[in-house]
Amino acid sequence: MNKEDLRYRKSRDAIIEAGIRVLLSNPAAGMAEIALGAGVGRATLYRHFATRDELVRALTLLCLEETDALLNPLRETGTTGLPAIMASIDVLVPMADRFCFLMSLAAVGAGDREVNHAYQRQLDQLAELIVAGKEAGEIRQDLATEWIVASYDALLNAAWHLVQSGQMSSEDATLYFARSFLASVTTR
Amino acid sequence: MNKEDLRYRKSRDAIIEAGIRVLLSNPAAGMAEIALGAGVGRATLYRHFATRDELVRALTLLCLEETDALLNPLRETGTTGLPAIMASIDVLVPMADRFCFLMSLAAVGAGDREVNHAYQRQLDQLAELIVAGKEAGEIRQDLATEWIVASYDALLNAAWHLVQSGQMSSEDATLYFARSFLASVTTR
DNA sequence: TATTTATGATACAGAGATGTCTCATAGAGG
DNA sequence: CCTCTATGAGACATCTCTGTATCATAAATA
Repeated sequence: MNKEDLRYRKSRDAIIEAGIRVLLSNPAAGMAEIALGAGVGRATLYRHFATRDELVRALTLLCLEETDALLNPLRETGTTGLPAIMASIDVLVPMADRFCFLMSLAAVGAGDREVNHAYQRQLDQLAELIVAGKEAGEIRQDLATEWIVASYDALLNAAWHLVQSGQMSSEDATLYFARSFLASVTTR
Repeated sequence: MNKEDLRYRKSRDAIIEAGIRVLLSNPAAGMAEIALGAGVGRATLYRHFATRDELVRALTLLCLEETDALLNPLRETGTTGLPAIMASIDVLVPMADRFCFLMSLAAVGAGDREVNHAYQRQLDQLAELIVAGKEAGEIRQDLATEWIVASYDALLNAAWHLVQSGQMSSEDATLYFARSFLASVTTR
């Protein structure tokens, strides 16, 4: 299993893409269903990921890394508070499937300690932005920070599902998400 | 199996309560896990519900009925638009587990045609209130009705999960939900 | 109290999923 | 063009879950 081999990379990419897609639409999907979705043989799936748990774990870590990779540059600009949160919306919606994959696992309580910890760190960073926004007077203080974090997640999830089911364009979903989130947390 | 028998009703109640609770925390739970949660034998579970699908279907219909039973009196008061929606929040949060059970099934796309249709009817009724609120000038018109419906569901779901995980009291969750939803849809 | 019956425990067969293994082949790399 | 190897197909044992059936018992009803 040479990681440089074109065939290897092609299979692996297909498995990862299909893994997230299939498991999001049916969290109880088996290895056969995932392999079918990826267009590879079941044996090949097992060659890349020895067990189902290992596959789910790898997908989860990948989603975490991709989310980090998009949010870190944003943080390095020095923006904080509400503007940073609004910017993160535009960044996250196009890759909301990655974020929702993490959420759906967190809901079931799956994911081992390490994964949950890393996911929690993402939420904590959002919480920091909210606290900064409150201190700057951009964000109303009569909403608990935990609630704002939870509602941000929930709305991102809702936006992605609307797009996924074909009920709404990605642009519209982003717009509505930004509008209603902004209105709900802004100091009036 | 006499439906008047005290033992029968006791088992059935325990199964229904545990079914919703267990399946919400683990949608892939088996009959054994549900029976354990209900404190009844697995055989008894099968005597009440011949198959797992039948159990899920019965639980779903029950949740639909209970939600209807709480919302219909509200509708009969003649309230409509935003006030009706805000009133529904207070009514739904205490029984959010029922509503979230429906949502979690809809997400997976489970539920047969009849159930999905009945669930959709609930969403349509919410949409009607939103349209009325828009016409009355209470609700901003630059948010698509579908988005408002989806965000209402998402926030109710988020509120319930916060309460369920012990991170927040039911009263606080209701308050925050009402506050941020109101702010996000109100005409400014 | 006597009778009826819903229940719990248990065994069982069948279906499906997991994970292992082998072998022929197509296709990438040299 | 030749070699190497990742792949696909399929057989296989194992495990879990489902759904059925039986039987002794406890508890509700009459």
